[in-house]
Amino acid sequence: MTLDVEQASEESTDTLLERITRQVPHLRRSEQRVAAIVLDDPVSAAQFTMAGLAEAAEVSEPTVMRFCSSVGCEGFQDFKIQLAQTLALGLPVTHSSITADDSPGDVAEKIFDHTISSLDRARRTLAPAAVEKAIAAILDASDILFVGFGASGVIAQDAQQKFPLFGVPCQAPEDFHQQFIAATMSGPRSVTVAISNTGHTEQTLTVARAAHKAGGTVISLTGRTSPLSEMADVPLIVRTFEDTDVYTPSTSRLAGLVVIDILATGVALRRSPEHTAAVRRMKSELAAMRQSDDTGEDPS
Amino acid sequence: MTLDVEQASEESTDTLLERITRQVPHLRRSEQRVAAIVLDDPVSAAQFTMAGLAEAAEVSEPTVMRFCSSVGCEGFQDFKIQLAQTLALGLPVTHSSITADDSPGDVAEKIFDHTISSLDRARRTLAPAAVEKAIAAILDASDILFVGFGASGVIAQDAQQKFPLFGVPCQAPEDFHQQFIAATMSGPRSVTVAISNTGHTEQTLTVARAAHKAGGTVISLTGRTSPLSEMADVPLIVRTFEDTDVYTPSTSRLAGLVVIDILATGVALRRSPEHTAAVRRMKSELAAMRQSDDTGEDPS
DNA sequence: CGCTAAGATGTAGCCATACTACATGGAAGG
DNA sequence: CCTTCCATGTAGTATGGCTACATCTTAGCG
Repeated sequence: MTLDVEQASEESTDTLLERITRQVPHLRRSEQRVAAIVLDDPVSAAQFTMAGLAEAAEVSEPTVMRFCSSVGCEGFQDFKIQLAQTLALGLPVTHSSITADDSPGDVAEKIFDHTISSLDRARRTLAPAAVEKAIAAILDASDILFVGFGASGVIAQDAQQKFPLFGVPCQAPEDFHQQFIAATMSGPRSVTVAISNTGHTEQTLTVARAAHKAGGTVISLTGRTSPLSEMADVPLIVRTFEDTDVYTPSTSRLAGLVVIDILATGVALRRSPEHTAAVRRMKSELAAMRQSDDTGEDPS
Repeated sequence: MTLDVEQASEESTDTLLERITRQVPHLRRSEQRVAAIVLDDPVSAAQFTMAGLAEAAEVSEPTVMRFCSSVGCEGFQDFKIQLAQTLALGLPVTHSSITADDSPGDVAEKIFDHTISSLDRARRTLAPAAVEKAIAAILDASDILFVGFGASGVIAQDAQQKFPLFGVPCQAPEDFHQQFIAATMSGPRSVTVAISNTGHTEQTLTVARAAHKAGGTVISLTGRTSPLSEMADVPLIVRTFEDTDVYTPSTSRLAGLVVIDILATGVALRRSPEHTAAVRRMKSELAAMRQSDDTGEDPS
């Protein structure tokens, strides 16, 4: 019992279904039957009443009750709410994979589900302390360099477009040599944001090391602990669900973009009121320009 | 009563809090008191029992009950579950805005919340029929052109990187003139995917019109009904929460990327088994290459 | 191989809480 | 001023979540 509570607090970063899956081997046999029913079809399990679930699993109600405690819930009501919340995010492909006979609608639904639950995981795993350090570093920066290749390059481009919020010159050259040159020319107050989901990309590492050697600060944005995050002054690690099969879309891009949003917003909030006012003015004039001319596009 | 049901089915695309907000004027006075309590602090409202909520709103229990029916719930239990589900997605900034005295952790939390609930909205509003038509069009394509400016340009770049899944040549030139040239050279089986959140961007419209005139098929990806979606052969409309203030991050980019994921996956699923096998081989060899060399980057 | 003890599971009963039928109070309209 | 209808509260009911206790299984040890 105390163990359950302990685990619940320790592993609150996980979603209910993950917790159940992990607990299954430690459960008693009849409780496993309950777990099987729930994991098999979580959506209809959420509709069940306690008696219904007990009947479906061919066990007694107190067993269902004990099952709830074992997976870290306060009781059946709490269990039902937590399950509903997990389902609201959609099931990650771990639980429902994409197959060839899915209709386009199904595919859309599943990809949205997977993306959302992946972002939920990212939300749970991103360390606030690291975010705070990153924002502090950028606030003190004279200029920012964003680097990344492939999908991570797209994130870098997006970050560069947010330079009005960052408030200092930002560059995100696509060419490796250009990146290297820019990194080498880092000053003591230059910040380099090195992006790579794997954290193993040789070129990105090279650029990050060059920036570091030149005396700049390196913020890394990776999907896990890796060489890049190890060498960075401020490592940002944001976990998503890995691509398990061919059709799993990569959600690390999305999570990366959200982190960039967070940094940009966090920095803008801490800048001077004049800067904030300028950003506000820019936004409203941009909107006005769009209304009249229809020539602008949405850089936000 | 029948009205409630009708509305519930009609407006099931909305989240519970939105529904409550919209219903407020049509509610009786004491029901409005309940609504006020719920909207004021939805998080702690979700903890309430029926009696507790009745006491907090200084009304009787049946009034709470009637309130639940009025906002399209089956009863109080259903209400509680729907509320919990809405909260699981996080509150969009409509309900909790970002202020200067938020800690970096708060900012991160709020931006994640806003992004996730925005994607949830996108999930609810994207028409499956349109997705199906878009996939069909791409399956029949000889080549694809992605166009967009600013944030939408980033989406175009990302889409271009997914060409292995699409299975036909894809281009996404950043330069307006290049885009125009490419569009003008569209053949009867060329597909142009024109991306603009506002759907008013003059350049994007110009390119889309050129592609259309040349005999190609135009798929639009916009945030609302607009000139671009009107002229497109296949309009994809994906709604998100608008940027209400300076610090609201734009979530249309994210939703756009997810739609691209959906198209790419939907198309890949319908391609020949040989094509699927080739993609699978590419993915595994890419992974192997990363493991050994550490030179690759994550294009997925 | 049997006995014992601990753990797993079911039974029975209680209490809370969601829900419903009905009554009362108040407001609007004639 | 009376009447009617609508809003709101009161009282009662039953379902469903939860708990104390009994029974059965199983494993460990003599």
